[in-house]
Amino acid sequence: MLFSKACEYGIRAMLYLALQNADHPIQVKQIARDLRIPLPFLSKIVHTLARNGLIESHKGPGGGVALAHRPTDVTLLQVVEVIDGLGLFTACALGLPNCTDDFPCPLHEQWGKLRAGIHTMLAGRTLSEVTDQLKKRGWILMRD
Amino acid sequence: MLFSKACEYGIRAMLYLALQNADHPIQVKQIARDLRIPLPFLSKIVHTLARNGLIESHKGPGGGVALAHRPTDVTLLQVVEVIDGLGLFTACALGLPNCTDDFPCPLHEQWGKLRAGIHTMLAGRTLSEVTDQLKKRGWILMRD
DNA sequence: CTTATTTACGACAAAATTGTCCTTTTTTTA
DNA sequence: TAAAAAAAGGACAATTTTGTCGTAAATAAG
Repeated sequence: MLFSKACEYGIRAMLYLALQNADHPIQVKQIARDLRIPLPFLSKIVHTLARNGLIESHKGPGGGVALAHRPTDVTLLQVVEVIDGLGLFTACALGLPNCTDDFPCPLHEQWGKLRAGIHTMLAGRTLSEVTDQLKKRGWILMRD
Repeated sequence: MLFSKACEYGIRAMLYLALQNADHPIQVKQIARDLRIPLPFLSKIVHTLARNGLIESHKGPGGGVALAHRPTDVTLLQVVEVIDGLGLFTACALGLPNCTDDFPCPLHEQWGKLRAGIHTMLAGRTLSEVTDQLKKRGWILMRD
């Protein structure tokens, strides 16, 4: 699996919020229900995103969560970085800790290129670019 | 992480055997020692590779394991397939079970291309191609 | 100010992965 | 035939990831 479950859920929740384009907070409960994600698990993930400045949360009646920035200003990479970290883009494909450009493992060069492609895909796509594309074509965020 | 630990270990063990180019079986104990992999864990992985026809094992004194085919005939993809399966190349990046070409998730198209790149990297490299490259340049299989 | 609502947060449970230990089976060699 | 060597395989422990539950804290509304 490319991303952890937590990361998959986090990306989907961020895209959900970007699609809502609401001027009021959305309840985590609603996101969890619509995306079929276990509420307590999603709560933790959302909290992580909030601690790292990608989400604003508001307690109390009428509260909920909202994107902390405009969807045009947030890339998928930022979401991945907060939840899974950047290990995917720095670690050796074979798990060799001393694999470097000068002393490369068997897959170093090829994997480096592909890894860069993934990085570009994530860093070059803002939430709004993704949701624009979603609205034009058939789209899925929810399962089943 | 791109591959599971078991898969990383499996690839390294296969490359180790290809590098040895021995006409007699190599003990799993020796591989585990040289590659700094826990012996019982590697034993299981090697056993899986044996059950799937990538490795031949011989019990008893003078026994051990050996590649079941010439290194020119085995690709990295075959090793990955046996241990991690092909989920990486079929599963949706966001874990959506109903994501298809006709009804794609937000990352479907881009991830499809990158995924194909990874597939090509693994399917197009035989063990001998990798070890040839290893011998020409500085190489690592062992950690620390 | 009280109450209801909603996130924050910590403790805990289940499952998967990774790692360890020990016994059994097979096979070679003495 | 006996003994030793080596993989096979099962039981178990540790760790990480994923998922669950309950309580505390904050805030809006009446």
